[in-house]
Amino acid sequence: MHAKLIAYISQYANLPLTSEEQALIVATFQPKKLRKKQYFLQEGDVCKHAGFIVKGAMRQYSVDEKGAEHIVHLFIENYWANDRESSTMLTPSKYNIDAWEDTELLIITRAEMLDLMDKIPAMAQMIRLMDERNAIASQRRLSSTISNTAEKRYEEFAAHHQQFIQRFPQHIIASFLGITKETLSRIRKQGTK
Amino acid sequence: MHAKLIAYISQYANLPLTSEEQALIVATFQPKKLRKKQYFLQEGDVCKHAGFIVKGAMRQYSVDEKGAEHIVHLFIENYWANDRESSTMLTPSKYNIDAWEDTELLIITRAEMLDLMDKIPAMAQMIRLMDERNAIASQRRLSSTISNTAEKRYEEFAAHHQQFIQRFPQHIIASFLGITKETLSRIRKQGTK
DNA sequence: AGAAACCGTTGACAAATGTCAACGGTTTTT
DNA sequence: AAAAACCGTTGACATTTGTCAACGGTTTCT
Repeated sequence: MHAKLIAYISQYANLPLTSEEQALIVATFQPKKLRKKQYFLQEGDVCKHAGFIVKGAMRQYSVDEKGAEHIVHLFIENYWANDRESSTMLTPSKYNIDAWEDTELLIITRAEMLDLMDKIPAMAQMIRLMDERNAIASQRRLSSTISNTAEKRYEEFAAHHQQFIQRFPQHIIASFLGITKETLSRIRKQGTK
Repeated sequence: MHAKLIAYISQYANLPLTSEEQALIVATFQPKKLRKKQYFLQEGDVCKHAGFIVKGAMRQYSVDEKGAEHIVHLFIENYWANDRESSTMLTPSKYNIDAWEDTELLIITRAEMLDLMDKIPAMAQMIRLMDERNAIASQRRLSSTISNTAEKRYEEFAAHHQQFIQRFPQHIIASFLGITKETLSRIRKQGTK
């Protein structure tokens, strides 16, 4: 179960992991299974764990006064599920994270992660790289959101995230893009003409 | 001129800087002055420097096919101006960054920054913290953009960023929020009733 | 001092997107 | 096997936001 994580770290750190380091990683990350619809994090709770997704699909969303869900992140294999604001500030989360498919995770607390980053150079490097990529991806998404029409946003997203399109239903994708499912349905219809 | 940067690093790293470290910082960061409207980065160029703003105000924006500007970031004192995607991937930037007021910067290349992070623990720590904060801020902005109406976005922004409201004209704020200046004008009028 | 550029506002209208209700076809649950 | 929940689509209509043109009051440039 930890093999996928080890491979992930080695790949992104571009550094080999010693067998001691690997043992430490295996000892620290705890396996966790979630059935579809189970919560990984609930609004109001402090986010105690980050989770590396070995298998499955999850979503992160807020719920507004009217009960409508607004999806802020989608996760599949090799993604990290986490509410960073809550876990670093130790404040109650504004978001829910739940499993969209049955999901297998490897979870770790913030303190454990800091410890591992200290002891394992490859881990620190991998995290730095993830932060970098994450910052770039956020920037792109933000830029697309404020600059483009719903149609262009969808096309851009579909072009680069085929995986998500296949595994999440349209109303989830629509919410992720900040539009309603009806609007997305009409955009797609028109796009295929 | 470097004093403000030294103070900034000490504050966010929560570690004192030795005088050798301070000397290294002073030797590495180059002062640069920009007159209002001068470019710090132009679309198509690779972003070679990150700039710490000692004094002044800047904006980062893309220009679409119709010539319309879309403002993705606003910067004032104690902010870092940089196109991360371009500077880390070494790709041509999709953005312009220019001075909105006469501005004084301390600039540094990516290679120099990596070197400083290696040699000065406080620098590495400060950067980590900035990444963290940046990630949280991006998340909030994104969440607000996809969940809220233009009116709520403006109110939220105005409540937390009084400084920007005061120093940038309304059409810049509007673009930053992803709406037109006319819409913002109407929102404000209605909001004061 | 005069000209030009910039800025915010307003009106009339157009376009994009949301809301609500309904439907038929799945898939899931019981 | 029946019932319930889920999913995507469509139509009619409402709301939000954008577009274009114009204006008067700055500020900036020369």
